Amino acid sequence: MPNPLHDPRYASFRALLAAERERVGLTQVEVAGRLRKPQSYVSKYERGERRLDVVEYLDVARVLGIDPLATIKKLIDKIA
Amino acid sequence: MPNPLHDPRYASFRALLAAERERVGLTQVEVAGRLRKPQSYVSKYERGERRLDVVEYLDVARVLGIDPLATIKKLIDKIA
DNA sequence: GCAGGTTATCCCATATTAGGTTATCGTTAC
DNA sequence: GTAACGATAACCTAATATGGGATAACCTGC
Repeated sequence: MPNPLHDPRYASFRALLAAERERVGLTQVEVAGRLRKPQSYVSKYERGERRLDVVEYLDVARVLGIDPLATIKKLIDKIA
Repeated sequence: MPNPLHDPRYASFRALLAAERERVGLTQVEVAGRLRKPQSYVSKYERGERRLDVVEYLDVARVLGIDPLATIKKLIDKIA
């Protein structure tokens, strides 16, 4: 049990990333492939076992094909 | 020597955070105080010895009084 | 209930982080 | 030029997090 697994802001962020991935219809394996990382990487950041720094987040947003700014705005609104 | 200390995107991000802090006229000690962290925390993320995850970044932006979205946009533009 | 596809867990060596302490740097005053 | 300070960097090490291949657990449809 690593990080702020419980901090609601992290929970919101994770839920948002997982939801966006599903919304665009990609599997963890596909996202991982685009990121050149193992599937466990995606699983981990979606479940809070690993955190994403800002640059990593931009990479994830890019391979998901989502707007990184709009998505952070969603997060801000959620946790506001 | 930790992280992607050399990846230009991380370098840009660090430079941006340090520049914004100086622009708003705060010292590392002051920022650290607002974050309830030691001064070395601020020094570390500004020099790439430690990374900021997305939630931590939002905290930093908040205590700096800067717009988190606009700042990430600046980063995106810089590294585009 | 089996096959396939998808996601979660394991494992644990390696890497990063925390944070108090101390050193270094820069500037100003005397 | 040097003492005094404020500011930032560097140090140290126990505690924590990460990497990633392998495997287990979950679905869902048939």
